[in-house]
Amino acid sequence: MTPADTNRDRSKTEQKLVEAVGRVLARDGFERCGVNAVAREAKVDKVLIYRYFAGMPGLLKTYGESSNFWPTQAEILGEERQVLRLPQGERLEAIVMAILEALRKRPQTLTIMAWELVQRNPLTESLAQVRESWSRELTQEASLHPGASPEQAEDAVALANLVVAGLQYLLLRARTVSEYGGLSLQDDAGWQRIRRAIRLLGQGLENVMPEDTA
Amino acid sequence: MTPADTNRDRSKTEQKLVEAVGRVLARDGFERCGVNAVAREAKVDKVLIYRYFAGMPGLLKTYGESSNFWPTQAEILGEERQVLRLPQGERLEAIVMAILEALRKRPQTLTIMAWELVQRNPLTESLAQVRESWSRELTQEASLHPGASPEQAEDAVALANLVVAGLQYLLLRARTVSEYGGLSLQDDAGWQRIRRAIRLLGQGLENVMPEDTA
DNA sequence: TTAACGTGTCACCATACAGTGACAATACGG
DNA sequence: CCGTATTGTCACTGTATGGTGACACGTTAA
Repeated sequence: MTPADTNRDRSKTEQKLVEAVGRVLARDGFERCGVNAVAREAKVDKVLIYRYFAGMPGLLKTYGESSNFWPTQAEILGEERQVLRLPQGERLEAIVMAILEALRKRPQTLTIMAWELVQRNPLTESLAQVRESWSRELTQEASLHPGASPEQAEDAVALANLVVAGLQYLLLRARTVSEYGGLSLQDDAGWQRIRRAIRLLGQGLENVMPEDTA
Repeated sequence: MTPADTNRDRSKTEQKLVEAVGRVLARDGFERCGVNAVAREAKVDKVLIYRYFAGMPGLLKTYGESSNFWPTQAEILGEERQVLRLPQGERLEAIVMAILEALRKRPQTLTIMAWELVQRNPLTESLAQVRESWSRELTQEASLHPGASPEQAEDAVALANLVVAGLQYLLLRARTVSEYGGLSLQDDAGWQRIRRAIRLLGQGLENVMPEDTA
């Protein structure tokens, strides 16, 4: 009657390990997410990481594929893509704000994005690829091509991406620091200000690049 | 005649250590920047880190204070603050671009900024404080208050900060990844596109918030 | 000359880590 | 029933780390 009762279940063990990765990652960060720590967290022997996942990189990879790190198109554009029918400025604002909210809901994604900036590994690598294709699709869907010149359209896309990049940066900073450039990152008031800034951007774009139907 | 010839020089040893921190940081990143590694790099016994700096945190702190991590106001605004005399849109563009260039010149600052997003420590802490006061000063100097309402002025400042945040994020990403949202981060063409995006922003702001003198 | 101090060297401890080999316990197929 | 493969446990190596105590060398002042 040893404590090996119902333990003999490989898939269950694998799942335990994958979930443990998530917890360790969220609690202690990427740095402390090694074979020993994960095995401890999962209450499982570390050798099984080597057997079932061929080591930590493999485990990280399957973890990355298992969870829903990145928002879907539906989450950003709405189930029926209502957002796309908005006029250009409001559309930009809505999309950017949706991205912001989607990311705020995913602390683990943020953790990994932060680590992406510091070191490469299988997980950050694959996540980067996913995001690239994701953003390409989204840009196409959102189709910020007004009646203006194609160069201006390109610039507008670049500007939108730049702002999204800024949002991501602020989200990352918010995890450890309370303000940035006078913007408060902890309370809702700060994020409201950011929202207004984005609205201002939308208005500015409307003026410089009037929509063809307008 | 032991190899203790001219080695007995505390200040020189301290300097060696501080410089070694910079090299290790740039080459191996923050993660590998421990007592052993730095001592090895400096060809100095690690115990001296404890004696002279009371441990690694102290050494990191003095390193942070020693180097010119952050650009000066002059570097951004020009020696005679010519930039301030530009019309609002161009002013914004010029300042943001100057910040971009100043940061591109400081790879070590970028490394540390990346680590700031991942973990706190004395170095990142003090650097964050420096940057906050720096950005406050700069915002005041640049004085983006047009004839529009004070709320809009606030929003404009927030938007500018958001864009700067985006630039910083792209700079950090450029170190490990070649593109972001379709923006190429390696060649100059990509950065040109970003520049045009910023110009577009400046134009947009001009329209929404006309200057009082205009 | 001698005693105290600053500087640097060395050996050592405890700890944590990644990774591996040997073995016990259980399940499964013949 | 027995043999084999799977699952899990355990003990171990080697290496790296942060940190400390003891000592050797050189300088300086009494």
